Amino acid sequence: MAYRRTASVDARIERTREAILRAARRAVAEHGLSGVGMASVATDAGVSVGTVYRYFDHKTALLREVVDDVCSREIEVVAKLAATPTDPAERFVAAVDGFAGRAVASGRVAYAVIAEPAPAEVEATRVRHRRDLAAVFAAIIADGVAAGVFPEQDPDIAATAVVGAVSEVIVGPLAPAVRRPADVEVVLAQTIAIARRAVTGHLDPTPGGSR
Amino acid sequence: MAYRRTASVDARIERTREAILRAARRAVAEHGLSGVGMASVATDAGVSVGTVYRYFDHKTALLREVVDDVCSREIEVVAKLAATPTDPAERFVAAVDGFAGRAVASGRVAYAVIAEPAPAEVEATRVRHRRDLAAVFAAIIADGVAAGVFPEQDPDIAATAVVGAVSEVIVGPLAPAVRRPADVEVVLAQTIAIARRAVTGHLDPTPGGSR
DNA sequence: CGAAGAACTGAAGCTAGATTCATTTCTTGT
DNA sequence: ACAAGAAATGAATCTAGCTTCAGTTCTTCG
Repeated sequence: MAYRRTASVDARIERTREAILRAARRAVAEHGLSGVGMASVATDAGVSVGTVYRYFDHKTALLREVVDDVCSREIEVVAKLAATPTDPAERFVAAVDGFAGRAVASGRVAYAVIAEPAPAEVEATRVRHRRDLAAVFAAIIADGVAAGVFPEQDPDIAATAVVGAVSEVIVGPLAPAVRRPADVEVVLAQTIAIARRAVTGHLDPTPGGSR
Repeated sequence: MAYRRTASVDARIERTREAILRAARRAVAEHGLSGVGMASVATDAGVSVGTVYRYFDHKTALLREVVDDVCSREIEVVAKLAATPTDPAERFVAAVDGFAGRAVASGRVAYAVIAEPAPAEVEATRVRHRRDLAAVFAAIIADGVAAGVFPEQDPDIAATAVVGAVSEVIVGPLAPAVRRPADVEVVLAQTIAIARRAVTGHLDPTPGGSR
């Protein structure tokens, strides 16, 4: 016995693992899930292909972890916003704002992990997270309906529609326009206004009665 | 000179071309754009691989034509629905209903041509069509806003959101549920209701004033 | 320093699937 | 029936990208 893994090696290994994940996230951000190549991830992370395989069994395992990381973080943030003890309409707006704002800021990543189809195994993870995200919205909507401040509606369907609407606006055909920083605010404001009208039935930002 | 292409050959060639396109559409419907294989398309169309290449330069060219066909037809139908000379709210509902209803009925094709990422060249076609579709909605919305019957809003953004919301509901995580025929009506009705509230600001199907 | 055990390397192997093309089969006009 | 021109065939080729693994380098400890 002349070798035992020591703290400094552990640290390096951890750093390498992070570097690989960071490179993979960057690749996803730039080319989408399907545009990630093991070779370029390796180069980008400053290691060899073989090393990537030492840390992740398959390409799929790597992608799964990227999706898992990004989604968990996003959903957690949105869920936190949705948990504030104000009335449903405000919570809903806060959640939409959080989701949309972060999606814009994150560039293509958000799209890739929320919307882009992927190999079966990754897809499963992705769908699970997407459902979780929609569930956050659905919970708020259900509250609002129960409290009688939102019009009668199916919370799951409404939540799904909201997720779709926001994703489309952020990553869809308008995306290039959204990149112009000056327009970001406008697009976000419009998107929130639309979602609010759809779900709360209120025309104005300030809730209270019916309109 | 002992051979000149005759009408019967022309007809056969046309039939073969159609058979290939039909096979490709079927493949897209079953496995998505990325699941289309030249070999299986050939087999399915009852010709050899080489023949497929006689009719289409690349796989990409084949896919482009499939996307083109399907999208044009869909958009045309929706545009027609949107052109009826009734008031904006009714036209909007008709258009959403048409789009969503046909998307549900078409199964996976709709998803593939509306949402699925694809090689650059195909992507360009797909994005163009998606923009066209959104434009149909945007025109109605602009009319409604101009007439003062819809709340103030950016028609392009609103239209994009509507397309996203509908696509997500139809092809997203809820899709499996949508397949149960009993639920289709419910999902469609809910989707339309949400879109109506979002765009028209009216809670009720019957327009007139503000609510 | 030397041996033992890990970790790293990157060229080679493998695979799936698109694409080609020499050969064969069909069509037509004499 | 035959020659000429098209069209169809499908096995062979090519290619991109994941995956492996024999050899090399690094770490640790006696």
